[in-house]
Amino acid sequence: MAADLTELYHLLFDAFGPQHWWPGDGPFEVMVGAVLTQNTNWANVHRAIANLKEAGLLAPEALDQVPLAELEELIRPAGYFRLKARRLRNLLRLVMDRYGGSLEAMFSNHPAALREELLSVQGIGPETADSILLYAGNMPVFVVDAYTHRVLSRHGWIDFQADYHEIQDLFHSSLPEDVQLFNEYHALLVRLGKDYCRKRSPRCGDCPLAGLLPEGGPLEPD
DNA sequence: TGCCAGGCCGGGT
DNA sequence: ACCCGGCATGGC
Repeated sequence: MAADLTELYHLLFDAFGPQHWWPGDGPFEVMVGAVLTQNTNWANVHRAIANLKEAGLLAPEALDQVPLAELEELIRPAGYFRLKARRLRNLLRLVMDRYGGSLEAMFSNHPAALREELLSVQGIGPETADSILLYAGNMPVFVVDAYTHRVLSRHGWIDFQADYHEIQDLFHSSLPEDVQLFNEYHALLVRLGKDYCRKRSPRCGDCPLAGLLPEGGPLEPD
């Protein structure tokens, strides 16, 4: 690891400015969005959320009462809609049964304990759990995603084999425990990834991080 | 037009 | 312990 993650943050912020992720939609909408956006473009997720909002379903008690088939149709634009309908139901089971539908109660729990509970829900993995903790619960948990891995590994700052927790630990040990910083940092990495660090066709030429690339360009896995 | 998007699970080695 | 296919829609 040769890069300074604090310096990287300032580079990204100077290049892109604030990303305004999940500003004021409310924690429940953020939680729903975190599930719906799994491997899915946000524009599609936005349509699904608009459908739910129009139907008055963006509250735990309301969404919990919707028949599964109806829920599936409402979130269809987000893709994987049968899968995600079940995942939302699974998440609602935790919110309703353990916390009586109160997100305030839920986010009064300790981050590490709540994280374990979220991970025990079928369909909630590390990134979705951490997105909920950070963006809905305002807890200082860094969110790692495919872009984070791709950007860091192509620059030689981590191994290609580095797993989720290794990468998360790196951020946690290198940065102050600051919710706003974690919020903006993850969003900036996604922005960088979308614009310059795509899976197949990276555009390293115009990338704000071009000066940090290894000699010979971006690294690739064995 | 194929490729890609803010993953996760389950089954097979 | 990895590796891989399945899941689905919409934009460029």
